[in-house]
Amino acid sequence: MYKEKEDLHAVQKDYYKDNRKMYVAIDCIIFGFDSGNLKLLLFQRKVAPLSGEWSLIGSFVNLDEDVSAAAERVLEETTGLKNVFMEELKVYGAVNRDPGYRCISVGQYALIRLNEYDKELVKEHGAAWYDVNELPPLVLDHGQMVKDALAKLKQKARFQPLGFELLPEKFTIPQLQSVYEAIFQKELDTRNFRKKVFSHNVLVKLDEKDKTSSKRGAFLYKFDRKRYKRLIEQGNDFEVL
Amino acid sequence: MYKEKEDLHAVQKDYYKDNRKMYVAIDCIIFGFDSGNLKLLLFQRKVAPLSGEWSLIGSFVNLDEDVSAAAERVLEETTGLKNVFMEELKVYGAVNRDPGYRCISVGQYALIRLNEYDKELVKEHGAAWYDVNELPPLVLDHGQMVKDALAKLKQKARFQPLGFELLPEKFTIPQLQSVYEAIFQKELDTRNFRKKVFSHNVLVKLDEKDKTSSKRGAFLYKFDRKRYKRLIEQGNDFEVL
DNA sequence: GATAATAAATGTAAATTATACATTAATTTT
DNA sequence: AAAATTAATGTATAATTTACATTTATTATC
Repeated sequence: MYKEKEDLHAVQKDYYKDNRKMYVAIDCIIFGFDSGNLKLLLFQRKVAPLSGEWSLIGSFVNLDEDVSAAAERVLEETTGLKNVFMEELKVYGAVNRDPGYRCISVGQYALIRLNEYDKELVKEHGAAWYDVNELPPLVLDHGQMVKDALAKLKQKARFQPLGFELLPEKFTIPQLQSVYEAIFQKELDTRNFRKKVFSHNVLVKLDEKDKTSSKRGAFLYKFDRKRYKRLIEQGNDFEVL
Repeated sequence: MYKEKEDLHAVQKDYYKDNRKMYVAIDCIIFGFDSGNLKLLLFQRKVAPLSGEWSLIGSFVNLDEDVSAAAERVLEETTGLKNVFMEELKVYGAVNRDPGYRCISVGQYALIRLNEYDKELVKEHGAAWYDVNELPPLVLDHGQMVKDALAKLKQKARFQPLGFELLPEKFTIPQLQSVYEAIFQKELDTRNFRKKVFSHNVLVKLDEKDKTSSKRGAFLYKFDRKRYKRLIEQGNDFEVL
């Protein structure tokens, strides 16, 4: 267990003496993508006040745990997933954001592939996927967190290849377009979209088709992270719009 | 003084019982601009360990204080400035980032006008302006904070009008170009730069010249926040590059 | 008071990128 | 064999970006 190193600070004990410690939590804004829509994984709050209400999943940060590690822990506990895209959104630090103890929370948004997460675990947690356009009211400032996360996603996706994080490793171009249409809330032109994504030279065409959504079938592609790395090293962005 | 509301949580005391409270601090990355260079305001650390070393200015967040309010407080205490551009950078939450107590810090970067701050106050605090390209070693993870802040500034300045925050209310176009050259670390073409900034229609030309840097003198301009607001409401960005 | 010196201000042509838009291709079902 | 369905593709026009050199206003100097 983590132990404070009192000695180091012995000299200026007074500086620290008044108790300004507080709880630090993380809350996960977990996005998925399915049949044309962005989805959000919601949980039923287990502790009073507001027990039973819909909420993001979160946790206190332990004293012997990095803030980012706490977020990764929670994500794994609830979805079974490690090493997925997760990034800090922002700090929610208002004094009265939690009606109980003083507690700040670091919002962390994650993008996951709906074909990869552990459905048993999610069921055990009594969690459910909601369309981001049809969310129930959320506890505390969680509604604001979701709003902020959606805005950030929209922003970031313009220049970073976030769309791929929401699709299976193998995906079709129509699927990719659909993800971006959901993120940007805007219809995109097929021909211009294809031109643009291909122009970056980071997609690898496979010798395989997905026939789940058409008779003709659409070719599957993979995102090539090495080529993407080269792209940004040359000072370019991955633009979609 | 802030008082925990124990009653509300009485039922699940056990959930909170193990002490996971920690210190929450903010650290200010305060940028200025002078004679072609970005400057950073640095302080000499007052508490052990590392007392006397160069450091960002920071503070613990009080229990009855919003996180953002703590940052505003510190900025005002050290520079006398209120209502200047300040934004969250990110959370520094590694377990061992501070060799003393467990303490996470929220980096907050500010852009200030060097003609406006309170020089007496800064002197009292034993602070000094350093060129961002000639920084001394900084304590803890403060060097990383500065690096991150510079990267974020570079990113954000591409689409948000941050350059103006570093100049006096009245400025010349050559000064503005110089700010952006410092932010982007790149020389810009005079004619193309002017074309671009004027194209957004957010600069008001004054009937006044600044003759401090040329015989001919350069016209002064003001940034028109109302027109900028209109610009973004129409879904446009303020692009400079 | 003419000349030199200095930084400010301006325009244009070529290249690149973005936009708008309609048809053909592959496959399965009937 | 025909119909139905989604995937895939190209081109012309408009808009934007880039590269680049000269003139202008003013002060200092001779």
